Amino acid sequence: MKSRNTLQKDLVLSAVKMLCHPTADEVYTHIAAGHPAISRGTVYRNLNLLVDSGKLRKVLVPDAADRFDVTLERHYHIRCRVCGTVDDIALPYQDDLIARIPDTGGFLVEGHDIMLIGICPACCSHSPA
Amino acid sequence: MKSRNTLQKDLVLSAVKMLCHPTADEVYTHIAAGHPAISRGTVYRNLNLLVDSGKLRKVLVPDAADRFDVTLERHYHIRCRVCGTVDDIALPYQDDLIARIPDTGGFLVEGHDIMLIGICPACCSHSPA
DNA sequence: ATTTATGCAAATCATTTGCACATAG
DNA sequence: CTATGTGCAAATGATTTGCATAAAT
Repeated sequence: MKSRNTLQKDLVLSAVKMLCHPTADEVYTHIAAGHPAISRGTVYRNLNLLVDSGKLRKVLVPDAADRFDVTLERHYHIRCRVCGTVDDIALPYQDDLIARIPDTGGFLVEGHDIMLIGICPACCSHSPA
Repeated sequence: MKSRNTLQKDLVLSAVKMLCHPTADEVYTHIAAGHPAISRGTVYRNLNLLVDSGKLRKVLVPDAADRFDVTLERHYHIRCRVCGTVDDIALPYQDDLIARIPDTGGFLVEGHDIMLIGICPACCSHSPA
């Protein structure tokens, strides 16, 4: 099952690059503005293909739509609890986190993810504390 | 809007206590075995009411059904990537995590969650490495 | 008696999938 | 040519919600 180069795949990849952590629907809306014939199914399929081929990363957001990230190095994200925006956060990768677990309860621990929560700059200024 | 004591609410709370990090559907199935008339809607509503009143915690599992936890203290979870089970993990709470962020990018950082991933004891023994 | 809760079914939201047609290789 | 990709619509899975009825206070 070799992958082909299609216009739609290019559009999806460049939309993610342009939009910064967009949801699949945001990617779809962005592309559909210029290519009204594209379908949501194609956007979802290409997003998954690009993740599988290592050109994108999927950011799993609890209780919200998944987002997509062009940054491939391992890093963490922060989510604005007001508007839902997701952004990269400069927390250094916690290499020793698993070593800090005194008792894994029989689990084989393989990895971790950290999701920070807060308020983004835009929402901070809208409603100053 | 004061909350009432109902049989269904009691059943939901004790099911979560008994099942350890169940999904809403697991709670429903467990209760329905003894009370076939209960509805999923009621289970969901009571789970949310119990979370709002501080008697349960909701564990947001990325790309999977939410789970419910009777442990109220802040702590982290680990998810088995084979069977999907979620359990508490003894990683000490990382109080200084936010302080380790050199640049928040303008975000007001309020909190964090860590989700560990691995293989649970049962799945470890089913397919030994 | 009044107001919240229940059961049911329909609705919602994000995502996936089956299928006939289009197209990249 | 021939397998992979596309558009469309229907299907899926988790969760919520509108509504008439039931039950707690």
